[in-house]
Amino acid sequence: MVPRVRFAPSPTGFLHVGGARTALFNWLYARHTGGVLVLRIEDTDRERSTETHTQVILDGLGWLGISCDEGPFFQGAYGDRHRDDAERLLKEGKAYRCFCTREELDSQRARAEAGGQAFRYDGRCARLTADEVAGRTAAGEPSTIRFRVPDEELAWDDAVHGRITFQGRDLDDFVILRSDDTAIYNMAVVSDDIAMDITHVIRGDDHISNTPKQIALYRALGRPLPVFAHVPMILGTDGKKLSKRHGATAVGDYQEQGILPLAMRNFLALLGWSPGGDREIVPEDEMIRLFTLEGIQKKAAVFDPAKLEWMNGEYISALPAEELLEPVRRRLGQLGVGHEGRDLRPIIDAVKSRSRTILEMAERVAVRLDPSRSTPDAKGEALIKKMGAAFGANLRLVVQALGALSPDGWQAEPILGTLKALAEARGLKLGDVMQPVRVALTGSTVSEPVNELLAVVGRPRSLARLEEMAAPSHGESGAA
RNA sequence: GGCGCUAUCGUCUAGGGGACUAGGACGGGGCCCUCUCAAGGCCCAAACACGGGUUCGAAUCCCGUUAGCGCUACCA
Repeated sequence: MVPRVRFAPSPTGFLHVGGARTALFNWLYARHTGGVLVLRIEDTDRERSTETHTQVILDGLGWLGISCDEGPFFQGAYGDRHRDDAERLLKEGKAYRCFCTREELDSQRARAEAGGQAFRYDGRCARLTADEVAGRTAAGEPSTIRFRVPDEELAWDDAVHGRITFQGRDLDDFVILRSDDTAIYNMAVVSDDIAMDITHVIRGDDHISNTPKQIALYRALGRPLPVFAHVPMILGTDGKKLSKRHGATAVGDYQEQGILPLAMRNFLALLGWSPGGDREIVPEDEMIRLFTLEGIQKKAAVFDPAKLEWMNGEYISALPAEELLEPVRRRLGQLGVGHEGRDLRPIIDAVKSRSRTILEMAERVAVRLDPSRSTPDAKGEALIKKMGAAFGANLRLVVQALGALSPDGWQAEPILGTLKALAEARGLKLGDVMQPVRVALTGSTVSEPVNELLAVVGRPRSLARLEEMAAPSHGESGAA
């Protein structure tokens, strides 16, 4: 039998990194085993579910390269089956009608809590006679259906945690069908997982305490249990549950920040799962080959943006410029930087190994497209100030020397030869020639080798910018 | 409060009774390379929560303690 797994998000918010990772683990498991991944949108909370959120979730999964084999199915479409299952349990005496109102329950709960006691449903409606139930129903009194939790051991061998055991007596009889005839989460999930032949339930470990209830429902419905695998939560840097306070938590945020989907997926996979050994950058086929539920960590993991950025940088460096073209173009568009008729690839090659995000890379590309848009940063200003008159003077020497190069000769190698010869002839340290050029062209004291920078920027723009920056206002008179 | 889950460097982790002087990666620090940075190379600081067992031997198995987290709804 092929494994059938599912990812079942509620469209009540954006695709959270925790949800994305749960989806990823399901996907990896399906691909590893040759199984099927079903996508089920749990939209039964009409109040909070929106179509926009559904679309965002679908987009996020697509962006990460997580492909589903079946669905999306919408849980809201299966209300009749949920109700039928609940009523079947009622008919078989495994559940009962409860006429307690929400108000009564709430006040009982409040009273219990005020007294420092745990609230337990007292099961009063479980003791109603058939006549009483018929009478109150006929009188139009609203009621829910409550599941009679059996007093027995509710245990399973969790694929990541091992044996987990609950006792039925510790659980309240819980509502499975609301007074408006819609199913409560645990009922809907079990009904759907059964109907969809789900064999492995891989989900967040905040569902561990729902599992005994669901197991009881499976038993009552006479169906075999799936394998449960509860994956740990993802925490913020402060060790608290990841939330808005931690900044970016939705996968869309990372897309915005210039993170590549492959890097995001690699990073997420290694958060709570390890292929064993010392592997960090794991290509897709390897990831699929090595993935096992047993390799999943039991402990919650802290989401470390610094490591994500490092990994993203690794992916950027390894990718050919060709594949970086699209994201960079998109970002340049956002920045309002035109690049018609320019070949971006050599520029991307020049900056990619020094960039950790697409955003960083696009900004550097923009400056190389048009150096006049650069402004000296703090270190750049410091260099200008420190060199004083020599800054402009050396730039003028450079302009003079490089001006002798023909447009055809404007290549990295001849440029380097020219600059070295200049330094030697004038008795200057190479750095005193190179650094002013670097600052003039990029505003920064950090870049690819200066000769490559000049080659990438091109002859006319380079010479124009160097002359501009050689003007007295940038040199001897100090910063403006 | 009850029930449950978890516990190795700051962070992600390797580790399944002896190969542990506890390994790798991110981040931090230093050196080399060098026109700067990145990369690369070399090096440094940094952890088995605590207490009891079991065993010839425990990071690893058991029990407690502590701490963190989750659930305890006519939410999902």
